[in-house]
Amino acid sequence: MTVKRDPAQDDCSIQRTLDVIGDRWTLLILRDVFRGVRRFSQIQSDLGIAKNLLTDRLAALVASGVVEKVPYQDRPVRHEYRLTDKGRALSPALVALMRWGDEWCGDGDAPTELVHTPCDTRLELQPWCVVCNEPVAPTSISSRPGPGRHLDQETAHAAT
Amino acid sequence: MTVKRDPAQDDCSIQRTLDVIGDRWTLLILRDVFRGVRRFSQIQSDLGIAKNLLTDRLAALVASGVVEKVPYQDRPVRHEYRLTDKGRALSPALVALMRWGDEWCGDGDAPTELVHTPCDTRLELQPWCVVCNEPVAPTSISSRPGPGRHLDQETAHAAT
DNA sequence: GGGGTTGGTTGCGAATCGCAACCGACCCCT
DNA sequence: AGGGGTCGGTTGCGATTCGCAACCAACCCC
Repeated sequence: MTVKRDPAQDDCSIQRTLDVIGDRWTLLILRDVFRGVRRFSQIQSDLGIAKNLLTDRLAALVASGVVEKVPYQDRPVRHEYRLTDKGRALSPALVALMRWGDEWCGDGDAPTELVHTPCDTRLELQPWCVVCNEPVAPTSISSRPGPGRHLDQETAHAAT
Repeated sequence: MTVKRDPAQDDCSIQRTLDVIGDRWTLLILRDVFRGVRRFSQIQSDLGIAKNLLTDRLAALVASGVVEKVPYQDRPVRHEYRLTDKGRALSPALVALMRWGDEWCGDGDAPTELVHTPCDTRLELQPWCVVCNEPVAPTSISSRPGPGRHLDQETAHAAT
């Protein structure tokens, strides 16, 4: 699962993220868990993933603290996989990926839309600057070295 | 690249998204392109990816319209890979994944932080409801079948 | 002509995947 | 007690994909 990489790349959060969830199945598994599909056999039949792979992926997710395995009944003991706080924090990323698929990969119509429950409006996801109180266009994002280490260049995030 | 899947899953935008970018290298390549690393050899040495794989991935990205190959000089003709609108639209997703890695996968300190250029503040990414004008917690997101087809259930997106 | 750079292609061994078969713990039913 | 079913796996094996190294072709400059 881990990609052999240039040591300089250890500093990239996207790299670190993909080490955890950057596998062909893992995000789909997490999508299921978000949707309430939490049991081994449910996920397996929903995704059509091979059981050995599902075993591996779930174990890796538990090991990295994204989901936890909790019993939901005794006699017989059965477990389900639940999101931890770390896992729940992936929600924005999943929403963003889903919205992108809606808009750019489908026939234009969203097969499922996300709704902000309190006001019942369809949810868009956009970077939002709380200071300026406005949406953030890719072209007005730049990056700079953060508190974590190293000599990086200041680079535009999305110049053309 | 394409996962064999239950026909019912064709309707999932996350599935469709992952068919395009859900590979171990593709998002890293796109991260580089966002950062301004756009030439074959630059990407190759930056990521340490094998050249044949990079060739494949770039061709796939061009085929799916996420990046385009444009000449940046004649004599000799050299090309670079640039984001299309479709590719630029992935920005929120990349930002979300990066922020998650910052917060949950590192030593706590972001190696690189994203900045909203106009106001020079660090960028957070959160689903934001434009109607309520407030951030959206995972627990107040639900999903419903959209205009695109099929019989889905109304399910909570992130009930614990 | 020689050497360098860019952007590839080809071939091959090694790792990973997908599928099918099997398993063991536990339940219920007769 | 025995038979059958479900859940959550494990094991083994052929097929696919990956990673690496070697080679290559076009073009530049000296």
